[in-house]
Amino acid sequence: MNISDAAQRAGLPAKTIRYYEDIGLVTPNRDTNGYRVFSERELHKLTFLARSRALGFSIEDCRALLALYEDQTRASGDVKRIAKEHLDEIEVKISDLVAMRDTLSELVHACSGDDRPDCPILKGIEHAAGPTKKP
Amino acid sequence: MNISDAAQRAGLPAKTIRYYEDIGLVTPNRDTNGYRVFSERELHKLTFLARSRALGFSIEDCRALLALYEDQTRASGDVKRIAKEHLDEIEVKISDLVAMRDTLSELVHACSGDDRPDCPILKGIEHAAGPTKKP
DNA sequence: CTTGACCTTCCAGTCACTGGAAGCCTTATG
DNA sequence: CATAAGGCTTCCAGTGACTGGAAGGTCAAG
Repeated sequence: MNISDAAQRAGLPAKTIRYYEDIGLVTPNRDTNGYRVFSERELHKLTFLARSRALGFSIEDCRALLALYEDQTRASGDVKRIAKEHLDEIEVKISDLVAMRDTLSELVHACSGDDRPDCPILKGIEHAAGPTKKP
Repeated sequence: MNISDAAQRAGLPAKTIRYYEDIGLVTPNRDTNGYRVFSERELHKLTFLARSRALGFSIEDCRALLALYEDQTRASGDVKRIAKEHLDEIEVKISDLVAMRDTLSELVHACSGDDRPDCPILKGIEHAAGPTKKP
């Protein structure tokens, strides 16, 4: 299987697959003409990567998860720890974003949005509480 | 006022302020020794930037908002349009993250997290629905 | 006069790709 | 058999918004 078929089946751009090879996440064989050849096993890995990335795992997390995925003697506790840490990060991101949304939503609703210069949004930003953490 | 005082008062790292000068968001004067000197006006701009960044606006949005902030003849509609677009993006991010969290949370709870290799998280990633959008 | 805390510039690295150029390889058509 | 279209290759550069660090100038205190 050539790269574009693998890309299609895994749901990843071909560029991304080449990048994943560069950083050692997959190791497709090469045809005599130099083309990458993807086995079912490599395709499985790509699919696994696409899905774990879609769940927001970092590349390094994906690397660790992939190693565990391939290790039949793994401890599920190792997987769970990675997933739990990521879950906690997601929770933090969600609450940061919800706080942003709530503030911004209030400001947007307070603004008439017409031709006049008076603007509760700008005033709100000017007088908002100082930044407490980075988004 | 020197950069570290400005940084303290605006709630931004000095490095970030230098970066903001590089990209033309602020234009502090210079003392005879080459040190940056921040006026109250520049400090206000920095504070405005810190707060709009904390609300998740991109640098380019901040640039536009800052221009409107300084333009006494602005139309509040221009501000509102930028804010509304950003608000919509935040909503999308929140629902993406909530979807991730829900999936991941289920998987984490289903995993015993012990020494055995059997792992619902890895199985879940393997069999999850394909990625629909990028986080 | 030296120490230490400032300040300056510039370069490189982060993360996870993405775009584009230049150039082979393969397949279909005239 | 020549050519054109499309797929494949590598390599280089850029994204956003900083952040770290090196090398060196400046300043106030002791």
